[in-house]
Amino acid sequence: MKYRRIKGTKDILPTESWKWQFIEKKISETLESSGYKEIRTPIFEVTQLFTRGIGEETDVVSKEMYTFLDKGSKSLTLRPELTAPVIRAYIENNLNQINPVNKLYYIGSLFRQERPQKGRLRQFNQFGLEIIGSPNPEADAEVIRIMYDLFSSLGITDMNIKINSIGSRESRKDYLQVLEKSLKPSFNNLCPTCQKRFYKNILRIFDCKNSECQKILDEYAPAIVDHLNEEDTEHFETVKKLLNFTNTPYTIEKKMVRGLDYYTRTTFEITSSLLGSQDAICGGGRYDHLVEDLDGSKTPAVGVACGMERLIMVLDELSVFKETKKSPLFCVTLGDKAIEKVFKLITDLKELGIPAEMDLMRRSIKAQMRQAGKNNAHWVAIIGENEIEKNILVLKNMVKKEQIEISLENAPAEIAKIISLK
RNA sequence: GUGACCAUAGUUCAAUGGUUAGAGCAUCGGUUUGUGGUGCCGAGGAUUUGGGUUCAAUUCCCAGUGGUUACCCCA
Repeated sequence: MKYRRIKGTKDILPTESWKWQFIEKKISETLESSGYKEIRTPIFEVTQLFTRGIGEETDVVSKEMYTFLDKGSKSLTLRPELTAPVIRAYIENNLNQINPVNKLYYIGSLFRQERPQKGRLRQFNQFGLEIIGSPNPEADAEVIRIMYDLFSSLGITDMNIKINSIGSRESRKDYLQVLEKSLKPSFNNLCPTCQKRFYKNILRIFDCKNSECQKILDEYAPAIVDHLNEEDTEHFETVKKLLNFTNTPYTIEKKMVRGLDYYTRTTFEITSSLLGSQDAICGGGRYDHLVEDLDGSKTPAVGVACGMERLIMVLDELSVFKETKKSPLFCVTLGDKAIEKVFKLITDLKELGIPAEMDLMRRSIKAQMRQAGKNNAHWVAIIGENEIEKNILVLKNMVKKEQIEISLENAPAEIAKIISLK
């Protein structure tokens, strides 16, 4: 009987929506000024795009997707992330033919069926950017630095940038064998999930929070950065050099591997202590094989995604948001005849570029004035029977508490003049 | 999926095994005649659902639902 929102979803009410507008504007301005262009893709895709793109074994794919059959029994999925759809669009629209390197950004809703908690919803929003086509470390560094700059310009100070390299697929293959060998003797001491990981996706053991497993890792597991081949090492060194050169603070997290299978070489995330246990505000990395995995031509790429809800939480915590109240001129009406006049008046005013609104409740003048005050209106126009008789209107400055009479004849232009003088 | 905590008005929070379940804020109205913010006065509005214990349950017990949070994993 009573409709309520779906678990894990959120209504963004007028008390909050302005924050979203503010941040979205900031994001697009910042990214556009670095040469990124927006891309918007559909909210759903064929399921296979994600199973192939993200990896069947990942948690996202194996237990968190909203998958359903359409009327033609085709399996579709609400997008749980945006890199795969962007790459699909890149391939499908032959963007590589238009430009050897494509710098794209997106802002949109994603869907994952997880248990909601602080900083985690089932429908949530991310913005992100992708550099598709460049194999070079400056692309990696740029992505990291852009996020750093964006967050800094928003007033975030205590950021922690963690970077790591998990190597190309080639050097990782060798490393995984080394890792397997090093952990094998301790296999029985690993937690049950890690024992499973040992066979399915051994790299994920690094994600385990079990202290026993961590101890084993610290003691026996070689770090992946120490087992990179020459090219990977050089790539990573250059990324670090570029970050150093631009005074971008970072720490190397040798144990950071990421949850999506497509990553290669550089991975990174930025965390904030202002968030709860979900402290990653953005995360990303290089994915040199995703395009070909999705049947495109072999194309290197690097990207990052940022959780908007988490970003807004941090900014709220830092009291970054300041509401700038700019309210339209409020028109008070008294009597039926006034309504016609006022309706025409606000139409004309808006045509002249003057924001204006009229009372819609036909309440007493007092109530309408109160409404205007609550709206924070700087100007109020009053038209009642007396005014119509005299062919005028009353224009009141709510701040100075002064009011003047204006002839109805030329009212819109007259008001426009007075208001813009202020 | 597992655990913990929570559920009283629009909201934040009180109270109670037994008559009309209170308050702040918010909303609406009044404070003389057609003028907002502060003050004063007033009004509307609530015990999550189902079962059980009891003469009697909003209160105690069980279950459901919902919320928050942690784990897993991620942004």
